[in-house]
Amino acid sequence: MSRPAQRAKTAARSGKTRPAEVQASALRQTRREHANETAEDYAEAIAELTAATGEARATDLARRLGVSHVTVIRTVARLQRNGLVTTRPYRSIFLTEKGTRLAEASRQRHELVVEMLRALGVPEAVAQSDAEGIEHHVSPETLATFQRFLHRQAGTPQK
Amino acid sequence: MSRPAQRAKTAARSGKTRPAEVQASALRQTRREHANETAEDYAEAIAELTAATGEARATDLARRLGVSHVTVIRTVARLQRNGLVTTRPYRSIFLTEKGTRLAEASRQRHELVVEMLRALGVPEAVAQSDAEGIEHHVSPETLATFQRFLHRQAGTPQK
DNA sequence: TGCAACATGTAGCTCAGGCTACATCATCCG
DNA sequence: CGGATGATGTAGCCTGAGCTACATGTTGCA
Ligand SMILES: [Mn+2]
Ligand SMILES: [Mn+2]
Ligand SMILES: [Mn+2]
Ligand SMILES: [Mn+2]
Repeated sequence: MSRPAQRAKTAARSGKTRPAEVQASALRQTRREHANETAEDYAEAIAELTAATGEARATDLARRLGVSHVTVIRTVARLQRNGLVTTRPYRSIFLTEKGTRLAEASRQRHELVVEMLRALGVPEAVAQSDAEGIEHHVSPETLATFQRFLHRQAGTPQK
Repeated sequence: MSRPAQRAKTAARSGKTRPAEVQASALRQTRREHANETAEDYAEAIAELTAATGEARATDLARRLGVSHVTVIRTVARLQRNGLVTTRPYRSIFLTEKGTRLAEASRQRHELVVEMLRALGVPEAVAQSDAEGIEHHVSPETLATFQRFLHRQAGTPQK
């Protein structure tokens, strides 16, 4: 239990351990993604509700997102501050231009992740559930890779 | 802008929109996974540091996790409350039995996710970064599917 | 041996995202 | 046409996770 102090830094680079900096920046990236996650899920849900029923109301969002209506109202207020939605007291919620773009991108990414999981053999229900978390951590490069993979699959006459 | 009230519920089930309940439970699952995420990443990092340098100190963890040492100290205190680590003031941090099991499971899952991404053609660096977020949202079923896929790949004499 | 340098700890703040309990608003329908 | 009912909003609470600034411990080495 002696104290190696900065000796440790030197010892660390002998193994096959990832460099601290590499891991740190991956974790920072993950935290950034989490910060956008709520906005992405709300935008997607608002777009779906609007398409399906003509409008998105706080109560419907609460049911669909699995949170209380209070949480929805507070979160929607933040999304409005950030320019993603507009809403007036006692009225429904609408996506702005920016919000619509976010919703569309999120929907596409969501679907692609689900398709990818299914293509690998993950059962439908599990794919739906896992995708809801995974989608927010798929970089554009990985997304492009998924797309290539799926196209190749589709084009290849599989036995 | 009339008010359909519960009329909406009926209208919703006409489209191909996911049922609200299904999406709600997927999102609840994702939130549960986020609640374990910090513990998993810390356990993994503590195990790595211990293996590489013989001990895990708060400062090293802070560097590796990309947060301040204060955050590490507070989080480690919580992990101790939850029985994952032991630590004494001004001393290094050790995993308990339970913590060791969590670290090992997390490590395996992390590696499998990276391998899966690489197998699909995602560049190494991107795979490392994306995996850091994705790993926490991969269910046991999906993990098993990944494993089968990778074994099949390895066993198949690819051209 | 003593102290400078580094590690660890504490105080106190911010923000996101949950919640319950209660208050107010809007509207459908009897 | 006036409630009852359901939707929306407010007050006030909690926890996790981050931070800076400052205080205190530890120890290697001059
Ligand atoms: Mn999601
Ligand atoms: Mn989604
Ligand atoms: Mn996540
Ligand atoms: Mn991770």
